[in-house]
Amino acid sequence: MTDVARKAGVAPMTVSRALRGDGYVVEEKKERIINAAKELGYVLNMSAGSLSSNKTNFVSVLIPSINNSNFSETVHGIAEVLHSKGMQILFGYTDYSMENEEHIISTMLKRRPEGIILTGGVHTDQARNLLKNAHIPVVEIWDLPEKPINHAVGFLNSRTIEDMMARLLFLGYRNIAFLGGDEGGDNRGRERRLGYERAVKTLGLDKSCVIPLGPPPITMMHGKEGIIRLIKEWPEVDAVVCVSDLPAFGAIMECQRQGWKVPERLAVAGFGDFEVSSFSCPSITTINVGCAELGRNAGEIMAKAIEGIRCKTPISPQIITTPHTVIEREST
Amino acid sequence: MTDVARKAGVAPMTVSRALRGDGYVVEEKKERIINAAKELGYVLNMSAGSLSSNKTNFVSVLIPSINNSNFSETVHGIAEVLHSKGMQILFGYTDYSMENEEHIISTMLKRRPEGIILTGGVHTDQARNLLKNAHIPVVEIWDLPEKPINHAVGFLNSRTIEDMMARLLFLGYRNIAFLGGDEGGDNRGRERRLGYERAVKTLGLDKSCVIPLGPPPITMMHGKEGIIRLIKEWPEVDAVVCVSDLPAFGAIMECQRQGWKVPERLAVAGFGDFEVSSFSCPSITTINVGCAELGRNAGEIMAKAIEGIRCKTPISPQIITTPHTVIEREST
DNA sequence: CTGTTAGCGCGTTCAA
DNA sequence: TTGAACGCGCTAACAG
Repeated sequence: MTDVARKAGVAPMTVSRALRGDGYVVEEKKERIINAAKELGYVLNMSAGSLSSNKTNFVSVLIPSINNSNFSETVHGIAEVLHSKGMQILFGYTDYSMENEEHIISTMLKRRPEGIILTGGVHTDQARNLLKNAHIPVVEIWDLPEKPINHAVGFLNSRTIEDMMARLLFLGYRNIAFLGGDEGGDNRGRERRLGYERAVKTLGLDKSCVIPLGPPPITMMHGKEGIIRLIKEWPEVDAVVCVSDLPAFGAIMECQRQGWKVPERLAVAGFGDFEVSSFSCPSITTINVGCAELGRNAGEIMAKAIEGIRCKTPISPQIITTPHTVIEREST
Repeated sequence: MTDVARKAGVAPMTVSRALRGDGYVVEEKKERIINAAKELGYVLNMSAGSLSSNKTNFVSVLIPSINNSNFSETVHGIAEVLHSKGMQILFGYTDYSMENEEHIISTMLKRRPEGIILTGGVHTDQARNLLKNAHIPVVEIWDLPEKPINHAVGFLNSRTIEDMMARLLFLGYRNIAFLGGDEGGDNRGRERRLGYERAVKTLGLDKSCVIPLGPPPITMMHGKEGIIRLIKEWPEVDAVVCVSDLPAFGAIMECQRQGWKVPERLAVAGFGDFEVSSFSCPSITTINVGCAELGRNAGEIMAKAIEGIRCKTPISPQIITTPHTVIEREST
């Protein structure tokens, strides 16, 4: 920076102001400084800047998996908002494990994010501790937690499945099964399964049947295997709700191979409104949870919360419930 | 850190060594220090650490899109290796745009990554400049560039399609079209299209037909629309190679709706070996490019290159060509 | 194995 | 609108 300053004939402090675009610098000097920097190949050092200003200008976002279009749409929404406010995002992928999450949080915090966005409302005790001590805004997204750490934007997974079940009942199905939703670390899956079980009771169905598919990520393969087990275990089944569109697709394709007509022999519904669901033949009935909008909401809250902290006027905890829609297609 | 040191009855420097796990600290003191840190909720500040040590311990990885299983598998491979060496990764998504890439690079460099991995071999001049001046290892992945900036791991997109074409010819197809591959910023698509056009000549086919699908990302929707245009433009077509599995799937599903049997009326091949291709009914003939292995290779090179720089024994540029395989399935 | 000293490259703060 | 002084929190380097 000193070199640039010398070359432009100003003090280093003026270079700092010009290059960050804050504070007042006469336009003509600014230009000279920017040119000098370019010629020297000078690039600001944010480690030093952050240390001095106590601002890192980035937010951590933790999602279970990089390869899931629901999460990636959410991330798009978050990024859209935060980038527009000049913030950067540092991603972490937890692989659906709370232990990984804890580890990633502790690693992230060393870089002093100004906020952190988590997927899901269940975390290890140590993770909660770390977050508390960090004194930065936390936004939990997707699953609305019982007791949010701070802010939250999401929906009730159980409710989405209950709505789907009601729809299937209305369409005339009576023997409805559920594919997916394990005991283990799969909180979203468990919630959806819970919704299924509640709906079976509420709607007064005679029988229920859950085919667990193991820990996430649940793939097309799981749907293929699951549907075979299902038909064997409960031949009278006339509809099945899957924990996501991926196993729903896998199940439907396997049905085609087996000659089980969808939806005549068996109706199949998914969750998430993935691209494959609208193009699949038959197209797949599913639940859209407005991922992008959810992400934008989370981004807005985070931006405001950070602004609040910087100005020493912290905002109060925000809890937003986002809407979901059952989308009826050919598979039911 | 001073507080932790006081609490543990040591000097701050010893706390630093204990918490980073480098250098020698007597086990008993180390434990005391770690406990003290935990009790005080102390977390290392890497901004300060990086400033002092001139090591940031992270690598930037730029990919076109978060939501593409090919790229995400590659990223998995990279992460596997780099995490095992204790490095972190900072992702950037370019949205298939060189201008975005340039901007992201310049933002990233302010945080002083110790290396940078780019997808594709074509960049803006300014981007190349920035990278040169940064004096850090650069690994270009996926497309093998004509003139690599530094290291490269990838394959020739054109070659993969040529191999697919040869396979289709062997299977008896003669009127083979290509779906996708635009003029614009889509370098990978253009290369694949080039491979198609070369193969048409080399293999002595009578006619060629390219249906461009616009700029990436190319989705299932593009395949659906493209196949309709194709059949209209060239009714005699008996096979079509798609720029990726996504449009291939979209095309096949549309064929089912239209009553065009795949592969009897029309054979369809894709690229990338996405999950949907093996579960689709019919399953889709495609090209597997070993994304995860490619990523691991890139990670290994990066790790060695960084090690080299730290030890002042820089390694020489590495260029690795990774293998690809044509996977024949039901759609041809 | 541990401690001391010095300084990494900026931005805050205040004065001009 | 610009500049000077200072210190952010840590680690390299060296001494013991």
